[in-house]
Amino acid sequence: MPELPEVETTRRGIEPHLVGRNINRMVVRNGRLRWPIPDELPAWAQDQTIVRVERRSKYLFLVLERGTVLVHLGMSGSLRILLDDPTPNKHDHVDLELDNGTRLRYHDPRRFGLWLYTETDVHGHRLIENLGPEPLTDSFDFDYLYPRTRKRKTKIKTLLMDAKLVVGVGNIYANEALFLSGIYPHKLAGRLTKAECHSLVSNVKSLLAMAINQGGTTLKDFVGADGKPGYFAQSLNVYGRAGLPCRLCATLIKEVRTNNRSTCYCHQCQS
DNA sequence: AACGGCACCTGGTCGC
DNA sequence: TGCGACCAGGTGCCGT
Repeated sequence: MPELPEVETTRRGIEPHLVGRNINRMVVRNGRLRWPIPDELPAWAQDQTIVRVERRSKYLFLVLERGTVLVHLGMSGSLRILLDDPTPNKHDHVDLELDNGTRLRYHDPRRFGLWLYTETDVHGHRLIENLGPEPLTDSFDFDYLYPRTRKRKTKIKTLLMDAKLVVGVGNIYANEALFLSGIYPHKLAGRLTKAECHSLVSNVKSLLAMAINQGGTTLKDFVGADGKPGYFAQSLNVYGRAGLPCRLCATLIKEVRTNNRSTCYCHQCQS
């Protein structure tokens, strides 16, 4: 579910409610996520103060006094701030009870997410250390991208979704960025022109920035920390629009499979 | 090293 | 109405 804009929307939503608060108790109802939640995590987190909330790639870091909790939302996860204690449903797997009576509740039907922790520098964590640059920083630019496409025989869409190249671009935004740049998703990365790489860098940045400003994309079940959906879905040009007319040329949008993921594109606008 | 495929899990939708 | 097949926003890991 959540790509970078949805995770950043979540971060912005929860941060003001968490920073400076003490964790009274961590309740794990079902710890069988992508990896099991460590048995000792609740006791370790208890009575620690939350210093700040960061995002790296699609991971959220709850920075505590003596280490960091890593949270990933997987395909179907969400985090909400609750002002009271409504009865949890069967997919509300984790609660962080804070010292002012509010709580952070983790909901994840498919349980592809994760809650792990480290007592050392989180950027050196094995899941984090080999990630590529953040797309919205200056470290992701033409001079970075272009040489990394040379001699690559993989499809540009596959490369764009590879977190070792650049983080945060999942299936929706890969489809959308390629449309904005007029690039056929199955074009081999090594065949991109310099102009196409310039365009792709530019469009990835503006696309993600706009999506964040709209509170992310809600196709089905994504909600921000306040429980409200994002509004970027109405701005999508190709994803979820197979069979509908292209907004630029009215040609019907096609849908094909790329490494078992759906790929939507305009045959006329993208080559 | 680079690349493609699979698994992990639940729930919604579609066709018969 | 019921049932099975298939699909879904991620990504680490495995085999080639």
